[in-house]
Amino acid sequence: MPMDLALGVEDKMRAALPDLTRAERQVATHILRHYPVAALGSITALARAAEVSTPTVVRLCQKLGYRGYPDYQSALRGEVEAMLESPLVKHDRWAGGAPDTHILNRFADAVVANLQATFSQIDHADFDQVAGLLADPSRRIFAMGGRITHAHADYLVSLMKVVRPEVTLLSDMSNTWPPALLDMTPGDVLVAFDIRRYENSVLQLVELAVEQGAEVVVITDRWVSPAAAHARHTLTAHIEAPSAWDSTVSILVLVETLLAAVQSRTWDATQERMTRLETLYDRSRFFRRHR
Amino acid sequence: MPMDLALGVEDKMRAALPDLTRAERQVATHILRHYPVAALGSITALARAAEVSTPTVVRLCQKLGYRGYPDYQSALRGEVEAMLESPLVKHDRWAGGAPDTHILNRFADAVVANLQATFSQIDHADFDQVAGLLADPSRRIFAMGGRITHAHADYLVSLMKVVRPEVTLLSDMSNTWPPALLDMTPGDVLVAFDIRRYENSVLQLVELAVEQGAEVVVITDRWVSPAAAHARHTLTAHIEAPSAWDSTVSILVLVETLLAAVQSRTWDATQERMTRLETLYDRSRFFRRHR
DNA sequence: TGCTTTCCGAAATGATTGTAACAGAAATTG
DNA sequence: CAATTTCTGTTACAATCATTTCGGAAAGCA
Repeated sequence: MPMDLALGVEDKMRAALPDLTRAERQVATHILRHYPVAALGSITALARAAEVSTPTVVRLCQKLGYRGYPDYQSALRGEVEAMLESPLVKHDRWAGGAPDTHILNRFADAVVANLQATFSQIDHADFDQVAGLLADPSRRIFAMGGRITHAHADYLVSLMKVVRPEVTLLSDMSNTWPPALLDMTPGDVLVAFDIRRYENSVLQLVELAVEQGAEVVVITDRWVSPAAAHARHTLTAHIEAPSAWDSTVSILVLVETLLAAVQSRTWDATQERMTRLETLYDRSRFFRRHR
Repeated sequence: MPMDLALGVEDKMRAALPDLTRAERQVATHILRHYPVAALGSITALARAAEVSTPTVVRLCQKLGYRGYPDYQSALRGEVEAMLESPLVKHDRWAGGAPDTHILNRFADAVVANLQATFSQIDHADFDQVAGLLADPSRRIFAMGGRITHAHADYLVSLMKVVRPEVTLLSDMSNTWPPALLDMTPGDVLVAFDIRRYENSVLQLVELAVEQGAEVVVITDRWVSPAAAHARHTLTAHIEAPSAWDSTVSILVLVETLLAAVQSRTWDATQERMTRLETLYDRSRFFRRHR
């Protein structure tokens, strides 16, 4: 009994590829190259696009084990449905049987939805401006987060420090603020993370920073932190999750994308800096070489 | 001049929904409910599934601004192509025109690919066991990360502390270890984050913890940290990114999913704990109420 | 080279599709 | 309640589609 029935259409085609004739393979590779949209239309269109005759397409379908082109096509539509339904976790469809109930899959779905919502909403120009601010060596960078987002501020700072100097993490202990604020001059940049429930400490620091003439970038959720009122730029992220808390994944993605953008803008300076850092780390014997 | 031409098919349908007749709306909602696969087949199949006549479908298509069903369908196929090509960034197709070259989109694509790879590879049973360990109130939890992953360990600890007691972050300053190790008894759990380049300090701590009889969970990248050799459980994540560094997004997703799993396992105890924490925060006036 | 086998597309055919025209039903209006 | 408009399905028909048939081209073999 052939196992093919359980396989996806794509795999089946790939597997059959060696046993096909020249024209048939021409069709198959064309479909695979534009999978699966190429085979969603009529057989005529597909044949013309693949530069073969329609009977060839029919023969291919039958060779793959389908009754004809419509049969093949409906199998393909089923595949499309599966691909579209959940971008991730396509593998668990057969393993679990039940509609994805495992927390891993539910969470993954939520995360992807958040990313989708977040990224379709971000204004590219705005993002670029923020990246420009952070890449400007004449500005000092400060970052702070709330109870939950403190880790993200930490992450931003520790990686940004590799790219450029003058990056400071402001802890949420407010006694560390005054000295930092003392150094803050007009043009400096404060990146403030604040998601619900919005914290007074963040708002206060933002207000103080604005008074010092700093450019404030607020990264918040879609209900928008009150601190955003004072901010020059606001980046909003979607954070819904099937749990008691929110998911800050899209915030991390924003941070990493900002880092990548800054790094690419300052590549010359960064590169030299990074290699220097590497040798320092090597010499301090903290790292083990990856074989 | 109607802006409809630039809109996606789905949006267009939703927008037109109020202006449709009963039978037309029946078709439209059916399509939207099973979007877009329902309308990828023949008009006859669609009409039967939506329980209307075929001319109704035709009239709907024309009302939406298409010349007929085939025209509508080909527009739909274009949409499918876009959806499949990149799960995110559906919005930039018309804004940019050029093939998505903006760092936001490239990064988003990479992240989704990482999530896909990570989640299709995780063993659910293994994951559940880790969640079980972390949810066990009789075990103490310790966490540590490397230079980059320190923020993730921090995040795990600060949120886990809400759910349960006895959670400790081990900083990467090794002078904080001995007192922690002193408390570590057989059965306790150490969660160690270690991605390339793998750090000696993590490896050392893991070895020490194993000697104390602790259960070690290593969260690493797909090249697998040497520390994993000593671990009871290993969760691997994909971290490739279009930048000079890696993207730790999938690691954060793992962390958050673990948190969600633990929280749902200990919901009774957690809930009481969380409400207590809320009142404490309220009383300390650190937060501003979200209106 | 001749013979066979395999492969491929033009042509023919039946089936299905998508659409226009029409007519009855339903809703709306005066 | 009749008149009118709007909506919807049945019917009919042209267009397209998918498939089978068949002849010739290409490749393999003696």
